[in-house]
Amino acid sequence: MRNDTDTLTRRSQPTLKEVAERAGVSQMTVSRVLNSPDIVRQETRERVRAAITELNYRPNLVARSLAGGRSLFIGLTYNNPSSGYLGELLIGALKSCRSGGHHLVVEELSDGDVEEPERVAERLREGGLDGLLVAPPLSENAPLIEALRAAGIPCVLITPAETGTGARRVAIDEEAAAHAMTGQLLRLGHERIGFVSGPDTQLAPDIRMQGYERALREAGQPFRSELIVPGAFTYRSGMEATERLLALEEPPTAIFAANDDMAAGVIAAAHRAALRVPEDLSVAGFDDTEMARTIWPSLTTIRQPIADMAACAVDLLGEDGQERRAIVLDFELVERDSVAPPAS
Amino acid sequence: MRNDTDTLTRRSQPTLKEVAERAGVSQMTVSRVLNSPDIVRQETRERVRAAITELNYRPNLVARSLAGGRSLFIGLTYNNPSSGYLGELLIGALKSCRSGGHHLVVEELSDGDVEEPERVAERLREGGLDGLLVAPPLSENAPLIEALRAAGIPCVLITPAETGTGARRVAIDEEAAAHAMTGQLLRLGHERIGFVSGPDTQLAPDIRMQGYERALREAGQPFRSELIVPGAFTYRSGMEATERLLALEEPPTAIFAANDDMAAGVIAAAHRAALRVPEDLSVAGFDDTEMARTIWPSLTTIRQPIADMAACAVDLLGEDGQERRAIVLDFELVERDSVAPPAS
DNA sequence: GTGAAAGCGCTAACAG
DNA sequence: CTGTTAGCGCTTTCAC
Repeated sequence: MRNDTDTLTRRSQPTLKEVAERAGVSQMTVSRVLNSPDIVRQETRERVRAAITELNYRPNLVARSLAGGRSLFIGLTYNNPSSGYLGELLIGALKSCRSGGHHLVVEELSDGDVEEPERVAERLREGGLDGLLVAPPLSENAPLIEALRAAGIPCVLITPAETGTGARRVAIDEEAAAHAMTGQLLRLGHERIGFVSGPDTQLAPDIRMQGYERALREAGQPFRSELIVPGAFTYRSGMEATERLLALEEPPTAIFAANDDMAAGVIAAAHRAALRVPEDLSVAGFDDTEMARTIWPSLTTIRQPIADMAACAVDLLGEDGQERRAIVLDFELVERDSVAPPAS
Repeated sequence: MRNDTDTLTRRSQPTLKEVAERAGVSQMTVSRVLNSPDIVRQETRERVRAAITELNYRPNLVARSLAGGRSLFIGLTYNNPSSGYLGELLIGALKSCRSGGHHLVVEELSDGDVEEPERVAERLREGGLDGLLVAPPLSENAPLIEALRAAGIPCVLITPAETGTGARRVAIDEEAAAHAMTGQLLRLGHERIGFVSGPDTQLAPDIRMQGYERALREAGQPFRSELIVPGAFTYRSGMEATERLLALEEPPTAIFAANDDMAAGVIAAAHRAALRVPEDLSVAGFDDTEMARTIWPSLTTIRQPIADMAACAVDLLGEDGQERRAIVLDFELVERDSVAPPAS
């Protein structure tokens, strides 16, 4: 029932030295072929490359880190993100860490931690972290970011808003994304589009609402405040907002919720009110969480390239700090089954 | 707007040597205090410990790996898990990797890959991986597991079922979990409990159903085949199954779905049928995905300690292979708002 | 119990 | 363009 496949001892991989011997050059030459091929003569390079292939050599990242003295321990801090979001973030960060020879350390912060920025910063500094990725909504917590900078920990924030802390950041243009989604709804012929906002303790809801409002303005639509209702980024609040919206004298033909959880709540409330989605009511969300694909009908929403964002954040941490202050990636409007033209 | 906090160069941490000098001993002694404290004389040990504290020394994991020659590159393969599941898996694996000085490499397999086990196994072997964690439902794919073993890659599967490949595995007892959930429903007074199964290409649905059936049997309930309906582990299939169940002459007062996505679909269908949950219909799920906490009412379900399972799997990979073949962790029955006693 | 020497696999710094 | 010499921070092996 068991064979030697069970045991886990690092199979001795070929080393630089062996490659060098086989190619008849020094270790350094092989190292150069790997790291800066240009400065090696063509012929030598090819000979080395051949040896590498024959031996199926692959560099030992551990040794490389130690010798190069540039192995970074990068922390990923988060407080309460959805686990789906976190998963994608981890995948992206892990990929980039691997290619850069860095190590990823997950650091979950409790709600209590968030209250004491200095203590947290100190703890992280003592943990020997060389840099930190900060996921939303933690990345909007200015006192914490300030404390981290005061403690001398380089940070890259994942956040749509310039928080004024001067820390580098990566994001998508959420205003533009909300604008695009609203534009899409308008183009389909919707004239009354409800908007469900989010908690005003976060920056994202407002940014998204600005995109919504700009699209309406550009389309020459009058501003109707009764179509904008507050939400809390929760499913339940999406349901409640929808009940209010549907009770209006002239209810909307489409509802754009500032996140997917609320959009799912909108659909649930619509169904309870015996409305069909999208025939009687179109629903759009924001984030493309797993729920967007799961529920029925599946949700038209805005997708952020979360894994890519994390990878960029890791790269940014590895840079000198002078080069780039912020990276803005492209979003994607994902059209699924919850949006259609209004019933005529 | 920028300060030196931005730049990311590894701050020079104190080394073993410095600790040794400060404590007036050799490096070796310090190393021993760290790795096998017992063989160092008490007094020496304390002196070394003091020096470590004063200098805030922390061992360099990279150097340790290189010198020890036991840094493992561990792959985590998956095909189509939910990203929430994957996120938790990654967190657990990452933690355990860090303490063991291992490196985690994520390896997503495409649907095409799954068709060609040998190619995948070869690719992974060439990738220089020392071991592999296989997440469900990939872990139920016997041909793939066989190919991996044939290629000499030690595997640990995360799967509830003994697949006959002889690979080591970690899991919870899903039969017992389903039994516990059904028992809870019975205890509340439900006599007609519907069960929504899953795709018969996977092993989990059947295992869960066995727990359900055993609980009924033990409670002396007659077996009613009309209460068991097939599902596909999707939200939509949960809705459809519910429509069938509610159309029965004597509809159930509770529905136990074999996963959370379907349970969410059950709730949606109940609401469309103007039933209240849990007053008119109790609903239970399995997995405790994010959706279970998100939807309204929140879902009573079975929680697997996914992060712990991943951590165990990593530890298992690091072991000799002789010691433990399988690890079974405890599940948790999470009571939320979707279950109540039946209306009398 | 403790220490000295050697080396893990690689790259940095300097030569040639 | 290429090679030589050190040494990253730690553990291993073998002395004492």
